[in-house]
Amino acid sequence: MDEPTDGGHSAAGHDHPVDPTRVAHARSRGLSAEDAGWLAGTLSLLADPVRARILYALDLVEELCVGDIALALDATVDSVGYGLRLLRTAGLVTTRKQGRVVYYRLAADFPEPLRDHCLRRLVTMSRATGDGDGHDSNLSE
Amino acid sequence: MDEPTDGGHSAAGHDHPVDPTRVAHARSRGLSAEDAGWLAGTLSLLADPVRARILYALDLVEELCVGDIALALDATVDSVGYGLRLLRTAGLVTTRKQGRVVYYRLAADFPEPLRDHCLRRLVTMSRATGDGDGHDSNLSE
DNA sequence: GCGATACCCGTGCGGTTGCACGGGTATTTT
DNA sequence: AAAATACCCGTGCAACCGCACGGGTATCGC
Repeated sequence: MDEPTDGGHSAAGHDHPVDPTRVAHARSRGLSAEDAGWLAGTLSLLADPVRARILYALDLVEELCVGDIALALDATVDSVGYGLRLLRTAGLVTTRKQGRVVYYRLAADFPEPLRDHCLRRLVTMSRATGDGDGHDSNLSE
Repeated sequence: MDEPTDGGHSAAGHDHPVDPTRVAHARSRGLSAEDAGWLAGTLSLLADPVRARILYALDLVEELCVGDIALALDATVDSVGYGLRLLRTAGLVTTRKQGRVVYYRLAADFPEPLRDHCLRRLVTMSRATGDGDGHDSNLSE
């Protein structure tokens, strides 16, 4: 580890920008590393079958408790509980404890574009046409 | 480990649906496991700093070659090449080979809600207000 | 008060993913 | 034609993540 130049193949070897105009444009208006990190972290929370179904279910009905979610999703309580743990930590869902039952609902400051378009529209689209990675578009019984 | 009943903590122990109406509703209109899988797989491609920046840059300018992307992102050619490999496999980007240079651009059938709202709006939001998971909203250059 | 229920939390394991490095191929330049 | 460039592809390593299991705590029924 005595190579002060770079860890591996850096951007070197490309001192000939093929299209300097576009590079400069993308460089100035492109999103920064930290913004990309935040975006990636946020989307990672939706990029999971269990969590996506949880959020979608909570979008349909106002609130649900852990056991009922597991029942509605045919998933284990552990799995749902773990998923909710992450969503809760991220602040995407809020809890309302009544007795020994903990009710979950989407957070009030849940990103609207996420809720409206990323979740609903993409699901609608995936149901309408089975494009993308080549999955078979099975009929929804 | 020969418990034929279940692998672990299944949904058992919760034969008392607290809110049967909502459970049934979420069960019927909820998204299936395969739809959730497709959605998760698609979002996973955006849930990465490098890939998100690549797609965002390609959304700004029409097309770019690999070296120029690495230049605009201050990333290694390897990293960008690897990211493009996944996006290309998923069919989110298309290539146009001219000589020894390979130009990338967003696929024509790139999901519109993804492009318009998931990418742009979320970025705008993250820049405007640093809410959500409690990340510090540092000044953006 | 005591047991049972419903949920939370910490931990270990298996699977997956991202990343860096190697070599290889096609095209352009001299 | 030979060398150099720009990119692709396959592989190994390391880190991360999700999941299952254990135990623990607070609340409700008897």
